[in-house]
Amino acid sequence: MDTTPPRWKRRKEARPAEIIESALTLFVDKGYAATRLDDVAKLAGVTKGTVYLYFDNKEELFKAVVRETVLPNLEFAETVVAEHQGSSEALLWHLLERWAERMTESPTTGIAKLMIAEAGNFPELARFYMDEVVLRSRKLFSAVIERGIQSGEFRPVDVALATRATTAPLMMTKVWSQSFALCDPEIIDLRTFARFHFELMMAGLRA
Amino acid sequence: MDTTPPRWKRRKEARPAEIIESALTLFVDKGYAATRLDDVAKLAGVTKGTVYLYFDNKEELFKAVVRETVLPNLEFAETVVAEHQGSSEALLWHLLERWAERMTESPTTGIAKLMIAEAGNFPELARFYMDEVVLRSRKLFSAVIERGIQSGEFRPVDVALATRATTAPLMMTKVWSQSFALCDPEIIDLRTFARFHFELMMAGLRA
Amino acid sequence: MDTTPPRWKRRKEARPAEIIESALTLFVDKGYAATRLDDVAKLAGVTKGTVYLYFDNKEELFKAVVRETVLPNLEFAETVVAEHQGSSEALLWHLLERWAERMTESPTTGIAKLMIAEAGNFPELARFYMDEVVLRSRKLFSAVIERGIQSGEFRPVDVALATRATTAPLMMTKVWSQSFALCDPEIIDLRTFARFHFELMMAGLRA
Amino acid sequence: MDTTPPRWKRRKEARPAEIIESALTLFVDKGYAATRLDDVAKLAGVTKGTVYLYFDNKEELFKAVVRETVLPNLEFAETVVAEHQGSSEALLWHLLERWAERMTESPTTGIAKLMIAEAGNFPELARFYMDEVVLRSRKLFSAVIERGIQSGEFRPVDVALATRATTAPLMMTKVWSQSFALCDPEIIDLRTFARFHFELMMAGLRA
DNA sequence: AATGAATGAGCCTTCATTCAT
DNA sequence: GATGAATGAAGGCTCATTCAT
Repeated sequence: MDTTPPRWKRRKEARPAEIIESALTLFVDKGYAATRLDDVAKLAGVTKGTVYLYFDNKEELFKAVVRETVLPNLEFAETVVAEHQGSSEALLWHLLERWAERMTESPTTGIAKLMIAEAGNFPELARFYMDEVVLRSRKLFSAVIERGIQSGEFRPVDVALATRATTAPLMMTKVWSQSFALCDPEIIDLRTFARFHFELMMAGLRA
Repeated sequence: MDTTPPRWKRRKEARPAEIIESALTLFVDKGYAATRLDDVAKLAGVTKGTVYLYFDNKEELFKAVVRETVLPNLEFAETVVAEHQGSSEALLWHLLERWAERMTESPTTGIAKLMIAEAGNFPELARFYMDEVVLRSRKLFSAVIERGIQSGEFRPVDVALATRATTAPLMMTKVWSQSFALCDPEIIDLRTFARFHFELMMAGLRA
Repeated sequence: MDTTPPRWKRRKEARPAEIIESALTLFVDKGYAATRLDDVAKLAGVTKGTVYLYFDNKEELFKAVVRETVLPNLEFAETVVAEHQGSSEALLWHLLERWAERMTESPTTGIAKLMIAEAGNFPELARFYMDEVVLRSRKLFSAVIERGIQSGEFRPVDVALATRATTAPLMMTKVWSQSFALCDPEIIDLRTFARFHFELMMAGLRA
Repeated sequence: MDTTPPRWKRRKEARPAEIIESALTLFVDKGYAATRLDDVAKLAGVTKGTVYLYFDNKEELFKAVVRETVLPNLEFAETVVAEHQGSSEALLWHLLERWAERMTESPTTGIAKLMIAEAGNFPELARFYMDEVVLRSRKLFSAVIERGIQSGEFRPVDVALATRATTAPLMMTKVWSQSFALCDPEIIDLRTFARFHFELMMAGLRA
């Protein structure tokens, strides 16, 4: 009986996703350039050649990582907004809380750090990210704030600025902790910080 | 007769600073790995060999860039705080306004983007940056907020969280615009945003 | 109801020949190294794995291409010589004309170009080609020339040299046009050239 | 006293020529694809990296080899024709003899074999070779034949065909012997063959 | 008999680093 | 102090070859 494990297994359907996940981890961790395809392959349990079966080259793999990883979260959030019943303040908090949770769970948010680092080197991808992720996210938050203003819940502030004021702190904190997790002695809990900033800000936002 | 002053004489002392400045620009622009020493040298008007006259290797140059570039700003801010007379709110705004101005003028703030991208690859440098820049900055803002609470100007909030809430939005906005300058259709003015967020937040912070 | 005949049944015996034909085309076109087995397979309407069912490796396929493709022509020519009645000059021209026609029709003659390029890399194959093709061809032409000399038709020239003088021009022209078809503005018709050179040469060869 | 030889020497002016010569040798010997830049470098006494100091990539090196190697011979021949006094037949033989000598001496003629093998893979280079070498050579021989016809020395034959008939045999024989030197038992002397074919052909060409 | 996913050795290419000048 | 030719290790990518299905 030959008990040596087969040198490889056919996994055609699962492979791309596995490779993308490995690549995501390493890209986020080490950056684009410092990530070797050899390591991506090893982490995915295959060899370098296999990566090239599914992706034309490193750059295409990078783009696939961004594209595939980033959209699902957003779609979910858009559903939440569409279906929401209740006050705009409650909705705003709901979105932020969900976001904070997501950030804590999945490596997906690492993409933001990646894009910050590599946008300059991949203009085309930057544009995709800007259009499909950033602008869509902003539109989401803007809509909620706009609604609050219309309904008289919020003061008539500049919506674009308020949108940034709402999202930037959470984003920065996540990106930051991703980078400095190992040497920041004052890690703060994401949800706690989100709530703290939300309340501070709402004091100025409420009509 | 060539009467132009012998440039190289003045240069002898200036060289390291010139190289650091070139390196800063390129590191911020393209990231650590994607920056070639050849290009750094070219931008500084010297050859690759000369870079090695002043810096042991690429990593040391990187560290020097971070070290040399980041401290002056901070020292200035510390002086401002020490010498300030007047309300804590005024001081807080003064710091933020100064910071926003600095960010707009000099490439220095690009360091933050750099460190976000490369902290994982240079733990030692990350620690240096954390200790010498981040924690000192936080201490600065924390002190002001603490003072406001002591004096009864501010409500007795969690100082650590309030510090982040004060600084993160500005930071994020700067980092972001540095990366996506070319494809973000909704660039916002840094100082305007700083003021907007400051006022929003102060509504919740004032006693 | 699918009434198309089951193609694979007829194919079983035809496969190797189909693969060899595809390989011939690509080897001649791109050279040995630049030809990918993937492309050979695709052109033959099979997959890479199938190629390995019939040929041990790329080198063996190459050898098979040379071996299988080159001999039939020669055998035919040998029959012609053996059965010829009439003058040596007529026979010589008959051979050349036949050859020129063959060259124009079939890709087979591309083998010569291939062997010129790869003889150095495949010494064993070069020897096979030399023995089974080149020397046999030379012997064929030499015999005719020899006969012409014996019969008093031709002057008593050096047979070896005369053989080369007879065959080289046609060969060169074919090889050349195969390589430079796309950029030679002065393509000449093979048969016309063969006739032209034959007549020129015969003037010197006739007794 | 350190007697270890220096790891390398500055040879900026000589390097490109040395590398081209090595590349020529190996390209002619093994073909384009089968030649490793490592081997080219080794043969030139440098390392792989050095090759890239002078040539952008393998393809550019290849083009340089062809360009640099091929022209000098031709220029010399053009001078010969321009300055010739005497019969066209003598000039024709002079050219052929010179050419045969050249072929025997220098590896340069290997270029022809190379171009035959790789023309299909480098269309741009093929065009260069066609324009700068082939057509110029043909023009050279054509001019001589034309002159002979004008002067009544030669019969009024088709010049294009006569040009090929004059040059093809020598070319073929050289290319052939370059490829099959090791296994051809009947190597013929180039000059002897040139003379033989020339006389045969002249019998048909003379008026 | 045929497939095609997976492998892994090999080569081209880049670039941080060295060192004779 | 400065140069830039040369190095060599590292990594992206290709493709002949294998083998479970």
